[in-house]
Amino acid sequence: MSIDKKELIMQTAISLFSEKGFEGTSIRDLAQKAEVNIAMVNYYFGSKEKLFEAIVEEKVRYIKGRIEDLENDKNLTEIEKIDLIIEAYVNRFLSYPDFHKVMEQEMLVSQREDLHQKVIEVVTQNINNFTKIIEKGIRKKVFKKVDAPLLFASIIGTINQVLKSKQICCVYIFRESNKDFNPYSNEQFRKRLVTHIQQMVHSTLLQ
Amino acid sequence: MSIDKKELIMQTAISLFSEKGFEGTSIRDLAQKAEVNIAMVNYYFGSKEKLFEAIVEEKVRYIKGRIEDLENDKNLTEIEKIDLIIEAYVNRFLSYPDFHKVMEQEMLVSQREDLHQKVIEVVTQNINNFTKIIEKGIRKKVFKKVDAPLLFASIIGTINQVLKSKQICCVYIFRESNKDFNPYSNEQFRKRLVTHIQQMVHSTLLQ
DNA sequence: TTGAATTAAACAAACGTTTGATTTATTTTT
DNA sequence: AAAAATAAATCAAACGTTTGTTTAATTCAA
Repeated sequence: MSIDKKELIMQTAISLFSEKGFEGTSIRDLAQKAEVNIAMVNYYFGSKEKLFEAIVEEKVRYIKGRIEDLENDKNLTEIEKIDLIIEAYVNRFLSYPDFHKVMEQEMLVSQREDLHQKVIEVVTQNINNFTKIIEKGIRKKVFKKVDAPLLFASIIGTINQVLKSKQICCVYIFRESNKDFNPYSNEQFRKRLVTHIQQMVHSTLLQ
Repeated sequence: MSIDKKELIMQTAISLFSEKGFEGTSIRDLAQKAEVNIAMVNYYFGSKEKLFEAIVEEKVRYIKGRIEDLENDKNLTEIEKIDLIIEAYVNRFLSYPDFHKVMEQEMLVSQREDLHQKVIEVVTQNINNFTKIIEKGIRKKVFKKVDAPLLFASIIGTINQVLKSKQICCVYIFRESNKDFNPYSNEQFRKRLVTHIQQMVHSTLLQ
């Protein structure tokens, strides 16, 4: 029963942190929503801050390898790799929107120094891996000379922009706010987002 | 002496909120950094939350009219308008990075319902104003058929991405972390960011 | 002399955390 | 296989701090 409860606390924490922020979520809120005793968070994680670290560390590792795998795939052209990276990021971000909002907050607010460095390390690797692919395409003269790191910023930035809040996302979809629609689990929107980014990146990269 | 002190509190609050978040900043922190008495925040603003509202409301109004002015300018072509909008946003965001981090947090965390709605209202207007210009260009057949709201998300998203933290921004510039460099006040980087976004948008929009 | 500005001190409420007792589960011994 | 012993999980209650806010006295300026 213990491992399930530990995972339950983490999932509930992701939900609450993404909604109210880390400092804005009290352990009492968390315990109540997860239906566990207040003492359980400290029992399993040691402290509220270590719970936060556990959440980030567990998930950060998952994303790390994705682009590297694609980069090393010899059977794909550069533009195919880029298209797959875009789709992978959109799918990942839309599948775990709450978690990514928590990560966004961690990047925005640098209260926890060690954790912040760990996140920056991963971001750095992702930027550099993406840049390598682009620059290979430029050397092969299949890509135009572009600002590769900033193009990566545009891709991730676009996704983050719609991930900010469901309501804001609805404005991008319907051009007006909507409280009752969940855009993140909508397949039509997912495709639209992927298509937009891919077309934009194609226009920017290809002759 | 009073108006200066009120402004001093607001400026100090923007600095601290952007660094530690709203919930992560205590009135004692704020009072100490601004070198005022703890009671002054409540004396001038009524409460910590109303101070936050005052910050957002004051600045939100400023941004509002900018795009509308450009939209109504008859002497500019559509692509010229878009270029000016991009430059205006970059200049504004890089000039007040702390304030925009505070706004980012407000969008990410929806703790203060009224304020959140106000921010969403402004965002909605900006998206729709931008979209109008694009769709006019599409009707005139000077622009390709693009996803206008999502293109706006890409523009703002790119800027937000480098605005997340100075350290992360340095990774986009130097491809490695750097704690001692302030990218936001660097003219070279500002130009590079404007150029990248403009070129990307040109490629996406123009035949 | 009046009203605004400023202060130190105190307020109750909420916070993260710890305690020590109690229940539940697992292992060891008979 | 039953009983005893040990370990893990859960709990209500309390801990000491910190929080945002208020008070009532004092200083300052008009």
